[in-house]
Amino acid sequence: MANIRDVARAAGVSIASVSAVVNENGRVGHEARRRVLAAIEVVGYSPNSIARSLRRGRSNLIGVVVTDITNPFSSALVSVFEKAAVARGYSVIICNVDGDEPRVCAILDQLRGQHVAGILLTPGGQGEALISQIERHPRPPLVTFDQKLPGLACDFVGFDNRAAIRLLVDHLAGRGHRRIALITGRLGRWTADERYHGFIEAMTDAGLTVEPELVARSGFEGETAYAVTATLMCAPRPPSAIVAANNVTALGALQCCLDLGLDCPGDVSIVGVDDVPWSGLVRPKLSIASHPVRTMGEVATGWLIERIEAPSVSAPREMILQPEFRPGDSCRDITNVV
Amino acid sequence: MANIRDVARAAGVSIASVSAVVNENGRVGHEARRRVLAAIEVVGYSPNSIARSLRRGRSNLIGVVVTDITNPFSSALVSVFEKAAVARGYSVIICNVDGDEPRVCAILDQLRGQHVAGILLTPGGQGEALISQIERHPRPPLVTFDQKLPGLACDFVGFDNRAAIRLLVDHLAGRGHRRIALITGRLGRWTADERYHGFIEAMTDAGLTVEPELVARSGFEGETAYAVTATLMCAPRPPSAIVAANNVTALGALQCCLDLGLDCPGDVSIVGVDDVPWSGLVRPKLSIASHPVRTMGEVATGWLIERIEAPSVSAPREMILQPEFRPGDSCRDITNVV
DNA sequence: CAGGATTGACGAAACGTTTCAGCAAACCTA
DNA sequence: TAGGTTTGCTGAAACGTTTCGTCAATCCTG
Repeated sequence: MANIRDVARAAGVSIASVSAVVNENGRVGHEARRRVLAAIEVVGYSPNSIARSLRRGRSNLIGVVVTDITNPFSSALVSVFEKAAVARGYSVIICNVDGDEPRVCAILDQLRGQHVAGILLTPGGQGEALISQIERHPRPPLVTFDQKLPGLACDFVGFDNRAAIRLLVDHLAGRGHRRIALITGRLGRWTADERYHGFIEAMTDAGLTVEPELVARSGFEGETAYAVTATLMCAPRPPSAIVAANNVTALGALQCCLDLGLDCPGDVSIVGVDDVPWSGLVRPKLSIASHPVRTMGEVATGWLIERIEAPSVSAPREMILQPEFRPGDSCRDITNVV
Repeated sequence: MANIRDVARAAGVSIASVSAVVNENGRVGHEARRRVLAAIEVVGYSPNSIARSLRRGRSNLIGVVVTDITNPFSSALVSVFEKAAVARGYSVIICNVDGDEPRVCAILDQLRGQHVAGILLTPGGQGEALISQIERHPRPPLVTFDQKLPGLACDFVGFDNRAAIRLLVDHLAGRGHRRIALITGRLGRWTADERYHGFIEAMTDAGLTVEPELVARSGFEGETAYAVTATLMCAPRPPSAIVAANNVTALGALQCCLDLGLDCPGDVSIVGVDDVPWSGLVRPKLSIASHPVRTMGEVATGWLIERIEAPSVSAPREMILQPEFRPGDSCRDITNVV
C-alpha cells in the first residue's frame, strides 16, 4: 500500500509537506498543495492510521464496555454510540463483559494498551477494585453510563432509578394494590440498589408496608427472574402485583405467570422498568417506566468526545434522565381488599 | 507509561531480550527471563499494541460489519463473535451500516486504513460495486456472513434459506392451507432472493399455485411488514396463512393482524424464519424455521482467525447451515376448503 | 532601502515495537 | 584438540507518521 513517501516522491515535495496537506495544518503553498492532492489520487494513498496513532500517542478508537450486548438496552446504546462516534471520525471497539469485576479490569487494561482515545463504561460489578484500578493508572477520558460508580470522579450519564420505581408503585397503589412484590436486580450494583431503595421509599410514602417475603432477589436475566417469580406466586399469599426491576426480568416474570396458568392482569399485575423494542407484541402489553437509552447514549457520546478533543480538566459532570410512565394492559384495579 | 526500554534498563538486558520474553519466541536464558519478568512487574509494563501493530504491519483488530445492530440477529452474532475473538487475543471493531452499498464501501476503506487483521462482513446491498471495490485493492482476510455476494471468492457462512421456507410451506400445506401469502425481504439481496425462490419451488412441489397478489414485498423492518400485511389482509380474498421472510417481519405481520382484530391462528396462520430470544412471550407463539446464528457465528469466527493466522491461500470455503422447524401456536388446520 | 516579520518548504528526530544479522561463549564430535 | 554447531544475547534498522527547528525567499514598514 502506498505510503506518504510515495506521495512525496510523486509530487516532488517533502513528506512534511504531504503531511501538512493531509492534516490541513501547517503552511503549504497553492501549487504544492495541488501537486500533493494529485499525487495522492494517482498513487492511491490513504494514511496509515496505526503509524499516525503511534506518533500522536493515541488512536482514533473508542472503547465501549457493556455487560451484555444481547440485551436490547445495550444494543440500543451501541447503536447510538457507534453512529455518533463514526460521524466524528472515531471507530468503536466493543467489549462485552459478563459482569464480573476482574474481567472489567482486564478489559480496561487492554484498552489502555490499545491507547484508545476514550472509554464509555457501563460498569457492572461492585466497583471497589474497579475504581482503584481506574484511579491507579493514568487513563484516557472516561464516561460512565447507567451504572454509577460512587466515589469515582468522572462524567456520568444515568437514569433516575428511584423515580422510575416510584412511578410504578404509585400507579399500582393508585389502582388499589396493597400486596406489591419487587423483583430486584443483583444488589450491590448502583442501579439495583437505587431501585430497591426507591421501592421502599415509594411504598412507605404510599402508606403500604413492605413485606420481606415479597422482595425477591434475582439477577438481570430472564431465567432467574422466572425462578423467583415462581416462588413468589406459589407462596400461600401471593402478591397482587409485581414490580420488576428491568426489562428482561419483567418479561421473565410475565412468562412465569403465564406458564403457571395465571392470568395477567386478572390474577396478577406486572409492571417493569425499561422499554423494549418489540414490547407491542408481548401480550398483555406491559405497563412500564421508560428508560430513555437513546437520549442517554447521545449525551454520553457528546461528553466523551468533548473530553477527548478538549482535554481541559473541568469538573466531572452528571446527568440524570427522568422516566416516563407508559401504561399497558398488564394492571388491573383492585376494588375489594384482599 | 512504561515502555520496553524502561524494562530493559531495569532488568539490565537489551530491549531485544525483553521483546523475546514478552512474545515467547527467540532464545532467552533462564536467568535473563527471570529478571525481565521481575522488571515488568516492577515498572508496570504493558506492551504498546500500536507500536506492535505498526511494526508487524497489521493490528490485532477485527472489523465486524453488520447492517443493524439492534436486530437481535446481529447482536447475537456480535456477541458470539466478540467472545471468540477476544479469547484469541483480538479486539472487535463494530461497524453499523444502514444497508446502502456506498456506506459499506467507505467502511471497508476505513477498515483497510486501520490495517485490521480481518473482516467479518454481513453485506447488505446488491453487491456489484462492493465486489469490485473489494477486489480492486489487496485486502485483509475476509469472511462473508449470512448474505452471500455471488461471484466473490471468499469464505462464506450462510443458511439454507430455501430449505427454511420449504419447511414452513410444507407445514402449512400439510395442515390444509392453500392460499398462502409470502412477505419477502427486499429483493436483490441474496437471502431475500433465495427465500423467494424457495417459496415458489415449495409451493409448486406441494401442488399449490402461487398467486401474485399474495406475494408482498417488504423491507426487513417490522414497520414495512406491518403495512404490507394490512394490504394483504384487507383484500377481498385474504390468505389463510402468511409466510414471513424473517424474524422482524413475522412480528410486524402478527402485530398488524392483531391490530386488525383478526385472530391468529383462528383467522390467519403466521409462520416465520428465524428465532428471537423473547419468542416465548409473543402470543401466540410463532411457528418458525430456526436460524442457527450462534453456530454460524462460531464457524465464521474460526474460519476468519484461521485465515488470519495461517494465511496460506487455500480455496474459499462455504458452509450452509440447515434450519429446523419449531412448532408454535400460530397455525391451525384448515379442514374445509375455503 | 535596511531590517524585521512572514511564508513556504524541508530534513531529521522522534513514537515503541519486532526482527535480523552478528558475535562471543559454551558445547559437541571425531 | 580442532572444527563446527548451538546457545544466549545484543545493536541497529526498520514500520509510517507528525512535528520541531532551520533556512531561504518574499513581504512589509518606516
